[in-house]
Amino acid sequence: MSPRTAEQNHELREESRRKIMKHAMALFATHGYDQTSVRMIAQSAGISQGLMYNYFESKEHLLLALFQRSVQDVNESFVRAEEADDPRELIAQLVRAAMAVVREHLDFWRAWYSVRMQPSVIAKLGADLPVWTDTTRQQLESYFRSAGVSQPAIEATVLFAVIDGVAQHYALEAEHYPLEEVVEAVIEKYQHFFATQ
Amino acid sequence: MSPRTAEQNHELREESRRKIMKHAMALFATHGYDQTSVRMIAQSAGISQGLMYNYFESKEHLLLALFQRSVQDVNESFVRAEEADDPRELIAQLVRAAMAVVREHLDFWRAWYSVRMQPSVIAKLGADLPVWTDTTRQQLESYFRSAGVSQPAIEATVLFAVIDGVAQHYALEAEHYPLEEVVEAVIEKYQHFFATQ
Amino acid sequence: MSPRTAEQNHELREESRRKIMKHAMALFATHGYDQTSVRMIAQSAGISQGLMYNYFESKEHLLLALFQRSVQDVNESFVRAEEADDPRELIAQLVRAAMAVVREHLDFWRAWYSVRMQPSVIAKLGADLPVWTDTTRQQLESYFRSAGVSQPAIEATVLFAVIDGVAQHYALEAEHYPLEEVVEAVIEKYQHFFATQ
Amino acid sequence: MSPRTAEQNHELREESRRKIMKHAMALFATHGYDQTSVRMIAQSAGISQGLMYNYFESKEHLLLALFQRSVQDVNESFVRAEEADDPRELIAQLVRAAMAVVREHLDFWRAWYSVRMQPSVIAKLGADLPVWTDTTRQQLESYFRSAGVSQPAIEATVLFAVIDGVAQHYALEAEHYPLEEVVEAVIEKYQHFFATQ
DNA sequence: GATGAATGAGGGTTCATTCAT
DNA sequence: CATGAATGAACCCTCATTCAT
Repeated sequence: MSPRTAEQNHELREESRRKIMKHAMALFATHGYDQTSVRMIAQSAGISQGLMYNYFESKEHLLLALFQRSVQDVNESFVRAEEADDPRELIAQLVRAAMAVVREHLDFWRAWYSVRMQPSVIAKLGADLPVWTDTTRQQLESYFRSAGVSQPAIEATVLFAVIDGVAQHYALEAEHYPLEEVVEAVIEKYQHFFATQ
Repeated sequence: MSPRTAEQNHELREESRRKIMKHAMALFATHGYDQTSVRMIAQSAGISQGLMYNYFESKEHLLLALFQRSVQDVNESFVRAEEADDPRELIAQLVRAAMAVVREHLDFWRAWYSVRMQPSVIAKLGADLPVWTDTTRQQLESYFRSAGVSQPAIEATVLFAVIDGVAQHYALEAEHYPLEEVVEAVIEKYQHFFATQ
Repeated sequence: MSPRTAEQNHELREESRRKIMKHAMALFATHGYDQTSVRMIAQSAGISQGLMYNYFESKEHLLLALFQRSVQDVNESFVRAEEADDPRELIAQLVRAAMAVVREHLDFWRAWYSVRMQPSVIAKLGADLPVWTDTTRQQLESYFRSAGVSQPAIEATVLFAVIDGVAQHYALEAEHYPLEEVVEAVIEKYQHFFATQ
Repeated sequence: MSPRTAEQNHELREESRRKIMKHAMALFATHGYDQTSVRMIAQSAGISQGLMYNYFESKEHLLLALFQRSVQDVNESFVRAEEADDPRELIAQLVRAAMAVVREHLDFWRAWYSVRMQPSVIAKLGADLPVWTDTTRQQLESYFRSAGVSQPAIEATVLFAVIDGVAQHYALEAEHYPLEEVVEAVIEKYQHFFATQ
């Protein structure tokens, strides 16, 4: 009756999806979204060009799927840090968690940074993505507010910029970047800050 | 027909070059490098497509010219800050100078950030560009070293990341970004840092 | 598993064939042959794409099967008119029969008209189809000849054109077309013609 | 100053436009719109694929341009017939004029008939085209009304169907079709009709 | 008998670039 | 110095068709 069992088909599909997403992410990370053609993705993944369109409506939808999954992963990773009482400790954990996330999803961040400045691409990714950064910033703000810092919104913006700056520089030259030391130096700076607050 | 002097010709050429570069920069900043076509540039500048190739070898060389000129401008703007004796004052001036530069050359930074994560593009821009950021970082490092900071290289990397992070977030949403307050908050953090050093 | 008889199997096949043909005809009639994809047909018929190839060698063979069956139907419908002695009555019956056929097989005629002007498609349908119209015309010719009309071949060609013209205009806007009145007006014109012959 | 004179450019453009339209019309007439690829047109016209898009926004706009020009030509040809006082003479002239038009613009009519049953194509051609046939029919109606015929709308519809039917059959097999005789037979039928009216 | 994942050729279209004038 | 007509490679995507199961 059935040619393949539903399970077999599901596995087949999942494997292909994964393969496409994996190679696409790597290529987007390496060459940027625009400079990566569907041909390149198919070739890298060892499939035909047409197959991509069995799984994703378009190249842009593929990018969106990639981002949605990664944003989810990233958010989940982030949540684990929110458990310190001391603000100094909280900041330290946040920064370390953020950097661990970047380390873990390096390709995502590279792809993300390569696309972030392209409004025409971002616009088509739907309303979810842009909101994402705001959410992160607001979360940081709530931490600073709980810690009694005087300008929580500004402080959140600063910390977000620091994390993002370090992350992007690390994404640009991961092999040579002294991430550990940079992270600790950042954290130390916040220790001083809270000490004199 | 009209016997123009060599100088007049040169000036005319420079004027045309500048016009093309100006419009190209604006378009790259707004749409990103890949999403900006040569046709768009020519149309915006009010010239024919072919003429662009009279002044620039290719679209990429145009981008390179844009960046070279801007990097020069940026470096010049930077130099003005190096005149304080007190390290705290120096940092403050540096950060403020950096942000003034970003404000002044907003289009350049947007274009730069849109292209920075695309190695395939960067590679063709020649060896000059990549070096640029290193130079900046080294300059910062020398400041920290003069100030007797213990890890000057790391501190330079951190400060660079901070400035770059703020700059990029500002480039992304210039109208809404509280640049003033962020800058002052960053500076204040360094005051604490030096105070306890 | 279930030991179906050969006859049951045959019936099942025929049923599936009919289902596919029915939905294909409707889609061809609505969108035209080229603009109807195999996917659309499969989806409309509620089957998999692959299954179509179990019943028809190709999309073109499906079209051919459609036409062959319809031509047969149409011819059968036509035959019923050939029973009047008076030429005037015969013409009237012929025209009415033709229009009844068009009404009854509207989708076929729409599909047919959408494809008739595409020699590249027609060519692949085999030699049967083109002959069909000739047959019809010859039959008309024999009627006129029996009626003693002076130029039976030309008259057959004219009547065929009239019928085909009306049929196509009706196919194009069935809801608004005054088919009844048009048919009667055509018939009346032939009454005059025979009256003065 | 100017590389080519404006006139030279204009001529160059006109020649290319004409060349493209000519070959496109021939191919659309021969293979139908869908079965004619832009590649085929370019190859037939001896130009690059890209050039077509210098003159027409899309393949569909090319078709539209073709039709607009032809409809204009056809309408102009039609007007010349409207000068007889006797209704019988008028009909005769109309039919003959219509057939002359078809003869003269055979490729247009073939292309037109190949596309007429495809709503998806027609829809994109804008609102002008569908109106066209209505206009023709209304004009015929006004003739019949002036002639005092009892059902002018119906008679117009009939005559339109006759003309269209003959035209299409002629378009299908121009070489073998006895157009002259058919036209005269049609006209004669209308002579009888008016004689007994 | 039936599925649907997979293919690959070809579709329409864009775009950086060239070159005759 | 300047034009813009012309090119051709590459782009994203669709589709009829195949085949392992």
